[in-house]
Amino acid sequence: MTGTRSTGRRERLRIETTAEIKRTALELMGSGGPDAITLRAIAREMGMTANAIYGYFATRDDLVTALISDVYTALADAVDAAWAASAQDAPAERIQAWARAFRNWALANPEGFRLIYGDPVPGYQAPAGGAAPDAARRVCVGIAALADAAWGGAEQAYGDADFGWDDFDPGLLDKVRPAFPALPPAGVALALRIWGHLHGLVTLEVYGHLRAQTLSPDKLFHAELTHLVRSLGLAPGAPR
Amino acid sequence: MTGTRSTGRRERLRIETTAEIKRTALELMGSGGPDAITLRAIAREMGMTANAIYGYFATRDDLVTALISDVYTALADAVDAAWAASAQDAPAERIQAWARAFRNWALANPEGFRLIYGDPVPGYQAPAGGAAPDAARRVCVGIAALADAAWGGAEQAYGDADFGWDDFDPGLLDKVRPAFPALPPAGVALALRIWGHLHGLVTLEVYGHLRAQTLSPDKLFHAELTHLVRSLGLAPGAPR
DNA sequence: GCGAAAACTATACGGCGTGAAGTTTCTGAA
DNA sequence: TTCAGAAACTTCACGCCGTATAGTTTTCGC
Repeated sequence: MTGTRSTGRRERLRIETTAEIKRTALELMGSGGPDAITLRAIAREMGMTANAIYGYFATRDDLVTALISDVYTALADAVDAAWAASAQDAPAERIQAWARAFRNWALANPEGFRLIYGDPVPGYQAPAGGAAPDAARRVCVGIAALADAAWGGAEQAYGDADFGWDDFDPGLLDKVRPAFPALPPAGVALALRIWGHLHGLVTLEVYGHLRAQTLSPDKLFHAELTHLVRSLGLAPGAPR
Repeated sequence: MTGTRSTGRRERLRIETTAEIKRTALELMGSGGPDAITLRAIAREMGMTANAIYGYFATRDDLVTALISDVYTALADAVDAAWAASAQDAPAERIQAWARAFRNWALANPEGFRLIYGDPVPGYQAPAGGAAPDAARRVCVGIAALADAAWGGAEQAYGDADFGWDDFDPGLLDKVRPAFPALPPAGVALALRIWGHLHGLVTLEVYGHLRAQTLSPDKLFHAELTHLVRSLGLAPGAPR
């Protein structure tokens, strides 16, 4: 009768307000870009004083950090879901599904994409640890899954460079090696190379640099994706 | 005795001051990131009032636009020079030289790179025309030269996608088609694909996303570059 | 019912871009 | 040589921002 018992009313309100602050910040970002995330604007929107937000986030950067974590997690969820939803025995289609999910998410959430991968907000400096690096790592592990799925056919084209385990961040390897024991260092390198490859096309498109040159970035991306899959020794799956 | 006659003393001072403002802005950016570009800081550094800058740039965005033009032109100069300095009859080495110049410039001028390709400064929105798009186009034309040089061997791997001239911006084609008459639409697409490909790796590295995962982004880049050259049907040249 | 803690407001400071108005300095012609 | 006018620059002002400090209200646990 008195609502949830496990968490007090106060705590519940606190959680709700925290969520509302973040939601409002994301709305502002969506309509006015990353610079629209100002404590005062958020407070105005919520009918409170700017300083009240300090009860929830110690500083504006902390809020931005929380937003990045949330947004990055959403991206990781999206690509992981696309990967999980694709047929396990069709590596080419899985990779294409992953890449399309990455690009589609970026195009659907351009402000979020800039928040994650660009200069998010004036003067913001990412903290060392936290949830955002975790999400980044999740994305990397996701790409490692791509590399692992394709390694059989890709080894010939990508296995010649002499990578060693000490070329990579231990924190990444802690996640990758147990998950993909058969993947050698060059395979991890392949994962990062794929990431960079796709990232570049998507970044240019999201930031508008590509749109100034071509009218069909979509075609460009899919051509390059098909090429990548072939390059990995796989037969490209059906488009779309 | 009275100095240059073609331009008055006043005009000369004006040009010098304009240059000093831009130089100071670039210094501030170099030491404090793109957000350090504030009219007040520049003025402080130069011993004037912030409003005095309004005599030279109508608004802060105009100053940023001018900086982007300058920096973008410097990048275009750097890659063009590397291209011109490499042997004309060794397309693989030319491409590698171009790509290395691109990456090296980005790593040497990370702040400039973010200024060009990132969210440069809070709220800044690029104007439609001007020198910056020209420099961007110059870079694109430079990559088109790569594609043109490699098209003979690359056509097999990159020529299947059905691109037409109407997939591209007319302004780009105005520059590219006269310079490379033999290059078909798919070749122009290849240029943009190469651009995106390299851009991604460099962007991740400059923004620190890659460094969180690998300790040798250099190795990664060169492995990918070698792969790219091979993929273009060329034999990679000597490293470094 | 009450004391403490949590949530929130009020006020203030320095920094930002920028507009309006005033002041100094230079220039070119009478 | 003088002097109007333009150019360069300063001063003052406004409203924005993040945020520190202090004070006020609301709510919870006993």
